[in-house]
Amino acid sequence: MSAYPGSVSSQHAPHYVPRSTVHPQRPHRFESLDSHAVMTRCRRGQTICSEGRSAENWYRLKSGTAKEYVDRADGRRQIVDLLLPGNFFGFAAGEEYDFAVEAVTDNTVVACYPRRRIEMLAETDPQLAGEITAVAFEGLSRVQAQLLILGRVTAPKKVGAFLIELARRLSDGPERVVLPISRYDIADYLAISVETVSRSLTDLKHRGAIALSGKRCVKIVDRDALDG
Amino acid sequence: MSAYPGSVSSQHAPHYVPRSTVHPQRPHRFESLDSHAVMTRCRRGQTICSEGRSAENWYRLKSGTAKEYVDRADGRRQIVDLLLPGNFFGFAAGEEYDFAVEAVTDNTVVACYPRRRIEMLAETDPQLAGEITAVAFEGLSRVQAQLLILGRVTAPKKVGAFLIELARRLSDGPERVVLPISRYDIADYLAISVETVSRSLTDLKHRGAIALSGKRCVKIVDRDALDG
DNA sequence: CGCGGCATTGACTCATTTCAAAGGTGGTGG
DNA sequence: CCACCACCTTTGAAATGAGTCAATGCCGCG
Repeated sequence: MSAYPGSVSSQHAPHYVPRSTVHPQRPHRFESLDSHAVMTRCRRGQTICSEGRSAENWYRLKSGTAKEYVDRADGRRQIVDLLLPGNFFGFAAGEEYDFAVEAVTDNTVVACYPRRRIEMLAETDPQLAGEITAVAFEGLSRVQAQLLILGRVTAPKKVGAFLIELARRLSDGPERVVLPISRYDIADYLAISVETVSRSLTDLKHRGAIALSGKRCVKIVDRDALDG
Repeated sequence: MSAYPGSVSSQHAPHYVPRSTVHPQRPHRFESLDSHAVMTRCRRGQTICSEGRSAENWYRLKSGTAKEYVDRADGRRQIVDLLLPGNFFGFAAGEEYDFAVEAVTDNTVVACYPRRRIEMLAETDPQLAGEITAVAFEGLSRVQAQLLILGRVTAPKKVGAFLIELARRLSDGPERVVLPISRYDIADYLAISVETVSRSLTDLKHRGAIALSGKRCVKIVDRDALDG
């Protein structure tokens, strides 16, 4: 169980073309602040923010995919949040980021909101203040959901719960999931080894719980068999 | 791996006497709202709020210990947050609580803040709004910390990381931890079986990483051996 | 066409779950 | 006051699951 050696760097990887944005045009929280936001387009593997750096921005993912993670002393990597279009991130309880965030796909676009300025605006804009709180609650929900997935007993159940959660968050339809991340990233998200992720997927396939179309497309056939 | 049959109910259990409150008199966020708060004293096992119920309150633990959890279909219980004095809880992204919260010790006192009223006050009190956000970030940090603990490979390392996290959150001093919860609750927190929790503790003791005084008092002898 | 990243599969080892049993502790009721 | 009972903790043995090491094949990009 370890972060794939090359998952840190970026070059020469087959570029996974992301699905169309999940909520491309839908109005969102902070929309009124888009004039204050700096848009950044990232390439696969590019760092958006680093652990220990001064937490100067809040972020919103506009398109693509990103992962929030820590690298452990033993070389393993733990993903603590998977970021899809519409998700906010970059919250820190203290003055520094506790985690790093990295783009997973090319053409990952993030809106960067200068924290100080937003906080100042919130001082006179109660509605904005409420939206900040709501966004923090959303982040809390995502991590709690991940915690429940990690809490499952066997690896196939973890992978199954992960697929169900993805189906919920994505808009591919309730029975179709296009995996936004590699097996290696799934392993780092679920805190299991890559081999176990792979074996779990083939196991679920053989048991008729899912069907695979290529490497990235999963059809949920028997939902109960996934989280049972 | 399962919630102890009796951990759901409450009666007839040896009453664990909690340590003195962690931050008994220190000023805290929401302090200005204590006039709006309803104080409730709970007995061990008493439910503070239930999953699916309308999320009408935010809470702050004043003394004692509480656990936030979900019961799974297979009978296992996953604790998603361990609540110590000073901690806020009861946040929900939607209109209903996603989790249940239950007192772990007798004489657990919680301050209940009516959510609607607080939100209304926050509309005209930007500082309060900021404190709500800060409290949400604290909750996020706690769950992320738990996620990192669950992400460890072996059970002894999970238990070790749990002890270190407890030592950080408690004020027993950096080398002394008085366990606020039973082995069963630790198991439900770490998503491992009770037997494995017990074995991990004796393992850590034999390896000289910790020393045990009674069942509940742990002295951290070799910190590096715990999270190595 | 070859390289780097990605995915799958096999064999082996070791950790954890599960099932079983025993001892300890503190309330509560007889 | 004592005995019972529910809860808590620990230990053992067997079975299962996951990690590790190793090898192979795939695919896109340069």
